[in-house]
Amino acid sequence: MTTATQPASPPRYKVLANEVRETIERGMLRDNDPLPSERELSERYAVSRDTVRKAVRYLEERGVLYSDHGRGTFVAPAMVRNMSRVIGGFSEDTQRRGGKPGQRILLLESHPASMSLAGLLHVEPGFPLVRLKRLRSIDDKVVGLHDAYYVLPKDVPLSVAEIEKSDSLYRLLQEKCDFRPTEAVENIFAGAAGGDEAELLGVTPASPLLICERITFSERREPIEYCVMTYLPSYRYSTRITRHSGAA
Amino acid sequence: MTTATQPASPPRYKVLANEVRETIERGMLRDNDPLPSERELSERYAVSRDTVRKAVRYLEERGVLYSDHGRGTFVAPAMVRNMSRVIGGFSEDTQRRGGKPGQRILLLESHPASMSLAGLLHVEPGFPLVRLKRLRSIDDKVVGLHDAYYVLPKDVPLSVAEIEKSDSLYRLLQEKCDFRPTEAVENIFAGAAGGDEAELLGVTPASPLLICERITFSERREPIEYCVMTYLPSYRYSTRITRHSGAA
DNA sequence: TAGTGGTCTAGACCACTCG
DNA sequence: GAGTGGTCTAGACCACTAG
Repeated sequence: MTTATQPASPPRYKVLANEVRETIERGMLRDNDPLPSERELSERYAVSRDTVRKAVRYLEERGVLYSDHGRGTFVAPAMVRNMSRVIGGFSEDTQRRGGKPGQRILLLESHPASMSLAGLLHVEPGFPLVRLKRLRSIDDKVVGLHDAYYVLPKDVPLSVAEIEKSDSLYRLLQEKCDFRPTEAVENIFAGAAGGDEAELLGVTPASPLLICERITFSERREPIEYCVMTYLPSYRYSTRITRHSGAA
Repeated sequence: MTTATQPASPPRYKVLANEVRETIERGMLRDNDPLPSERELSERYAVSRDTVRKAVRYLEERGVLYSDHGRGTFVAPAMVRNMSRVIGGFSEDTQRRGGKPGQRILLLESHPASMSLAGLLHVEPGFPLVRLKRLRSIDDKVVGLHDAYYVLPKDVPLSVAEIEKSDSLYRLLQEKCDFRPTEAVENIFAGAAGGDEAELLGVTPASPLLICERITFSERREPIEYCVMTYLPSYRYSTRITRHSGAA
């Protein structure tokens, strides 16, 4: 038993940011309303202007605020504000949209890495990946099929029961090993349902599907997951993109 | 004739950021290599540590670098680094991926806003939107269909010839009026080709398509474009997503 | 011209990682 | 414990916008 670190209080700029965010969510501030100036906020909250700026930046990154040089800082319109752009995992994502996520596990096995998977995931060919195939549903209606391969330490026992019980696979893996998805790249395209998929998803073969391939990286940018997600047309993938002004 | 402002030199942190980026692109620094420490960089470039930090942040947002608290700052792996996540417009985007973008204009007309378009674009029903329908190609192969509605000032004359000549519609509109797309939200899903689409795209009816709906916002977060983009399965939509640590 | 955000500095201390 | 990034401050000046 040594130091037993405390939860560590969040930095001031995050506290400030959350107060501002709550002010907006409470409806005190509407779309495109101006915030008080940075100097005024820094007085009101008794922090330096730089800390105010950090809070504003933090919320700008999340699409909650935007600022214009000589004009001021404003509340982003709700349509932009509510679009996150975060790795949520299917469960978190669905909940955030107000749906009830569901799953049926079709397969959980150890899968020796093929050449191509080995290349993608930076492991030796033959490395025992964990493969997990699941049918995903929203409000008890099947919407997609996930076929995922994980790079996990060898001594992590995973059982179907455990996964079924858990709210979120990501949360479960984070507890069991140090699995912390931090960044991911995705490739999205259309495809036609094959025989197997069609049957699992309850559609006729050759019907249109949204296919999303994802490689997920850990905090240290090691690839830790490769996943192919296949969705029915009823599934909506939402995202927000930004013009990063100039390369200049 | 008054002041005639100079181009204004970019801030130091951007200069520094670009030097770092070039160092990486030149291959001097490889995936996951550590950068010199912030303190060292600040000495080497004779700027304050805060300016170094701004440069690092700038590149982190763009997926070029990542930093870990007590460890250091590192070069993001190429797979992440090269994934932009920027509003490019089809032309810029295709060029960036090494393809030759092409277009065939199918329709250019004034289109009175319907109720739903009026709602989306914050104009009065009946407002004369500019509608532009184009077939898009990469390396002379048709890959998709864009159907877009623009909110433009009334006195902006647009001709088919002009658009065809221009590299990029966004660039053209920026010159003619003050059209500056800054942020956008997208909705992506699968669909089946209707008769018209199928014929235009050269596929059989009911074959699978990727459908992407987009609303684009100006710098002041006014909606300025609604666009439905329809792509063949050969088209890849790539993106990068991030785990914005905690809400905390 | 007054007020806003944007850049930059110099220095302090905290929190984390790793040998 | 030495070194790294993370937070915070107080103050200065620049660039831009708008009445």
